[in-house]
Amino acid sequence: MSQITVKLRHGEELSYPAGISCLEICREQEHSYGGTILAVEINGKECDLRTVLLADSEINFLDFSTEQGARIYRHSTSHVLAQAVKRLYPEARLGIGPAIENGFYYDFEFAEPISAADLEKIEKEMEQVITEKLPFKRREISREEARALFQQRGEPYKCELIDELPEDELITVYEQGEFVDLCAGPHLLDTGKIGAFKLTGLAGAYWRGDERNPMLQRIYGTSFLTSEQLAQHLDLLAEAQKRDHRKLGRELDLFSLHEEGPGFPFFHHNGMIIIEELLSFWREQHRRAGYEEIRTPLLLSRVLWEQSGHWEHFRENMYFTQIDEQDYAVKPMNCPGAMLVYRSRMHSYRDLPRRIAELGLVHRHELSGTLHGLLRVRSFTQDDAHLFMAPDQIESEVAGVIEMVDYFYRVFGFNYRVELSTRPAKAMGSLEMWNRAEAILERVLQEKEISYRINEGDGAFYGPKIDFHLEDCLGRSWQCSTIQLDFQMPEKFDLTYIGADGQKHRPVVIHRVIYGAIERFLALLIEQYAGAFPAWLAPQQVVVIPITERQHAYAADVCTALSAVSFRAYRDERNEKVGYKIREAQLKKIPYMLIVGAREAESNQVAVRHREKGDLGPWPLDKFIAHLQQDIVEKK
RNA sequence: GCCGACGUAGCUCAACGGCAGAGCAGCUGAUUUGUAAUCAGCAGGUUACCAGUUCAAAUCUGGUCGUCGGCUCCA
Repeated sequence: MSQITVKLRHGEELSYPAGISCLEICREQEHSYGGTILAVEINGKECDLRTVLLADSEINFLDFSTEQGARIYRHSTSHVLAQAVKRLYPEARLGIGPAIENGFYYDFEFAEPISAADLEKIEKEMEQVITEKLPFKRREISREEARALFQQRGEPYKCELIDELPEDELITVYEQGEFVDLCAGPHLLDTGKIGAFKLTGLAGAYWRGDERNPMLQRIYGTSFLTSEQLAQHLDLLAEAQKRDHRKLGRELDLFSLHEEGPGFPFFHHNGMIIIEELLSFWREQHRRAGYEEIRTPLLLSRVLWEQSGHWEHFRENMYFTQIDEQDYAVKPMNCPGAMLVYRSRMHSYRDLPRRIAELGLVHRHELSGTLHGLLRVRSFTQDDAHLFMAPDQIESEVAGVIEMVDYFYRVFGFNYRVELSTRPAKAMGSLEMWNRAEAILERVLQEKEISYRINEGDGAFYGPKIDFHLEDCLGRSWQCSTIQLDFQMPEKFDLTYIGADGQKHRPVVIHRVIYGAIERFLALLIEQYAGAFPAWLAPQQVVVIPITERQHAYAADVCTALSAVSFRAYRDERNEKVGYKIREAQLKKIPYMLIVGAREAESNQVAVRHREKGDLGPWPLDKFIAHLQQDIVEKK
């Protein structure tokens, strides 16, 4: 038998007889892998460990610490789930069962819908499957054979998948005991390799993500090598939930939501302070960047919305009313208002670009099932702006906005992800225009060396956009900033400017938001800081805590001095022990506590305690004022 | 909108066909306190809402509304 050369990841080259399996190589090399290998990558392709090598190959063993290894491990767990479900509910039909970030799911169609209580029973059966140590057996079969197999097993969804596989696609099935699944693999050696798992949720999911298709039941789960790792993961999730903006919003008295207005948030004084600080920072930056600010009405005539195209393309999301028997709409976007402002006078090419900003409150009828705290609401304030420019100014204006977004997000310490959203099904305007606009956005992203992912068909109806996404405490992604290129509105509103040639020309518009929606941004900010806002945003920056009644007068003086320099300070004169007041201030996440007793009152000092750094000792009041001012300036 | 779950005092939760309860918060009083909870007392409820079953419903059934986790959709 001929020899082949197998190159391992770390460069080592070994000689083996052709036909050796990766599993054999792995066992031979066990000392360096310690028996934790789950699968293997052969010449860059993920494969089962049982795969045999017939020619020279480069191989890379995968364990759970690699992203691929974990994904394969969890994908195999999803097959165990499907097997357990089929044992308990033979009439259940299989959908798909991939690994996802931190876990896996499998979709089923049950004859009778199951409920969350049934998951326990399914978990028990999964444990049984794991105990049986059933080998995952890969089999390549023909399309006809595959079709016959799944038809005979009563799996219409699998048949649909087979029918849609490309002509030349190799079809493989994986078998474990009595269970067979259409699957490209790879998988673990056997079901016994799964150490610890948990089913974490049950939800509806449309077959193939299309709401016209039947809704299947999706079972979510996760798995790890050991039960300790699993427990740690679940702890982490529980920990993350403590940062949930809905919980902190109530605890810190920032906002509330009421049945009387689902999706219409109520902001309390504390929440308003944060919002006002965000807006004043925003206004400062925008003035610096050459923006003007306007405000346009909430209600505008139906005629306007017909002109803008919203009537045709956005009607299901709009609220309507009547005034003097005429139809009016509550604005779902600010753009038409800005168009009217631009059109209210003549423009020279010298005026361009004109950057018109508006903190506009918009209302949209979102589906009831999508509402989510402040992250998905029905009325929100966009920190909007419409940039009117000559065509040759597009790239520099888009670049300028990208830089602004990056600056803002860095101030708050956000990591963001960029997407380029392209032409949707319900688009306005010609294909050429769309291609041109998409190409421009793509070019700017490439020039700025920003990594992005294409989000096919997700553009606005009037143009493609660059979207910036942030993550909430549970890792769910939310679109915040967006930059949209629009050749349509200037056309619809017949916008013009006079060029150097004395002729009328058509300007181009960029719609953009930085925070996105103030409500959503605030929610993400609450979670980002876990409610412990930096001093510049904190609703209360300082609490003065007198130790006994005898220091009340001094505490009042201190408080007055702090208010005089515009700090948000209050004093806690309740008849309680110091420990009690400190504990409460800690829970309210107030940055600084100033404890004043007899010693401080005598020496005109304050004992400074920081919410994270603890007791900082006695300071002269002036030193504290300078220190907090510095925190505020640096936005720490 | 769709699938599943949930809705009890301001908050966190108990009672699961037989008188609706606890802790924290609130109020009153005592205590004058030195870096994460002083003690005692008082008050607080149409058990989301509307029907129904029952001698009796927070509890069982149906509907409505809302919330949560997803799907779809979007800032």
